[in-house]
Amino acid sequence: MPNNRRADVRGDLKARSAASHVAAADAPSNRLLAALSKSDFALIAPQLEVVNVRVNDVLARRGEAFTHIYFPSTAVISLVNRMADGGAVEVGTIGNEGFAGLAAYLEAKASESETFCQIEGLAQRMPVGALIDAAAARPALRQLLNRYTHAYIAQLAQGVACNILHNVEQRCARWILTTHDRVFQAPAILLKQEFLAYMLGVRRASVTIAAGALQDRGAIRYRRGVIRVVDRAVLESSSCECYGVIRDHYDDVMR
Amino acid sequence: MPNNRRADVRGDLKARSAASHVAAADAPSNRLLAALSKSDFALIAPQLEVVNVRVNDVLARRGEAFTHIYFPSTAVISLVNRMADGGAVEVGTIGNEGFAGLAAYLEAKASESETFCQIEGLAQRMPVGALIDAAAARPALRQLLNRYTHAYIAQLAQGVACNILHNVEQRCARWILTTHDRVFQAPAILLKQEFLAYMLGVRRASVTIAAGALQDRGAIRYRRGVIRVVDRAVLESSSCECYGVIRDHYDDVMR
DNA sequence: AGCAGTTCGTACGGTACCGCACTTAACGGG
DNA sequence: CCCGTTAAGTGCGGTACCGTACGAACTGCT
Repeated sequence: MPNNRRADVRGDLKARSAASHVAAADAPSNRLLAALSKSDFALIAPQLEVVNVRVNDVLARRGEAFTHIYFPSTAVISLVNRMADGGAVEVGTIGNEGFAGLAAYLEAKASESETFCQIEGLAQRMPVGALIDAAAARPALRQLLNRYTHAYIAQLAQGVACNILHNVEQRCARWILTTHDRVFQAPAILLKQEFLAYMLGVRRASVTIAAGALQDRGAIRYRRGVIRVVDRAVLESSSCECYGVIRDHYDDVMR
Repeated sequence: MPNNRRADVRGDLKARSAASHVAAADAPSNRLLAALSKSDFALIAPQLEVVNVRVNDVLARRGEAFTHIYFPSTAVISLVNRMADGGAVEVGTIGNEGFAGLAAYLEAKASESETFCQIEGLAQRMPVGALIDAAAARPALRQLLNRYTHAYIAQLAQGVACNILHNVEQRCARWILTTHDRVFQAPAILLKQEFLAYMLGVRRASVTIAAGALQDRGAIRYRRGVIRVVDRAVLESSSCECYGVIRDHYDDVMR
């Protein structure tokens, strides 16, 4: 949980060498950046810097403004809403299909959600103002960001309904599938049941039971914070339809 | 429920007389339109027409494109996500603080949500393309729409967490408060328990119990589809914090 | 190898819902 | 004024969670 984050992490959120910029410009592994036209990408490429984002790094606290927009390539970012009584639930996740800092791009005063790193990895980032300016200058870029915004809205809307209508096991399967898509190259997802329970807004014991059922069915293996997806087909049939609905919305953004 | 809508309603969604346009231009009662600068409003005013939206009028079916953007003044619009198995939940509501057709404005292929009229009233509408064009031409308008988009996102995010963390009575109180804000001039909210249950994604019997508790506490009176707010303070204390959080986000949009 | 710390499995009673079905109460048309 | 219809209340058993707690299993350190 973000509460447990080590004190030193923010210091690591600094840019790498200029060589990274070149590599990034050559082959952006963020799908949204990759969908840009050559000229649009050329406009923002000079502003991009590659950073390594580590588990529990906080990109923006609740009510705090973003300084940068983050386009993850291998990192996975979570947005969590926390209530006055301490209860908290993950409301959205962001991987290489999008970017973190939507509230800042939209020039909102502040976001209610806390944004932090769920799974360590690389991201490209740029100052908020630079993206706003680029969007003002480039209609095609603006259109892509708008379509992404809608996909994120669709993710949230689906989540509202899903949390009412679907049980813990289905939501658990959905979460694992979504995350698996975003760390496809990795052999496993590193995540304690405690943390997953926090994301889903349920007890850890409920995750133990749900994950146990998924394991019995041969969908996954889950041992001491290491989730391995064994049979995606089984996992998908254990999940609610929300997984596919949301994935399709994001695929639509990139055509 | 939209299923029960009368066959003739779409025919009623036609513009009123030109005189209505003038009245609208003089005093737009939609808060978003009212927040526009004179010159920005002057740009889009010629495109606006006043329509009366009636209960269960469908503004856009799931997967169907909007033809118009609707800025409600006294009407209240609901967005509902329906699942493959027929289950459905309201994911968002729109009143005079915003507009229906966000998906279309963002140029999404289609929205998963079904958009229909919850409470009869007036709205101003304009063709989707006209708003997109106006936003492209006017940075201040674009900024206002962006900030509204974020407030809508905040509403959805809060809903995701709320549906996990808060009970039926709290959510019931929240719903009534939100709707009450939007029909403030009206003496009562017309809504059967059956319908409210559908919106909240619970059984009608659960609404009977929750509403009964709110009644016992003196917050409301609820009799045969007529909700009267008796004591807002009590109602607010019966609701979860989500009511205030969302309201504040929308107030921020308009300054 | 032994020990401490972490992660997971399990158990127990409690509660807030659910689905279903039936009764009661209000309203409105003839 | 009666009566059909519609809306709200109620009752029952079932279930999916909850909060709490404790013990088991694995891991890393010395």
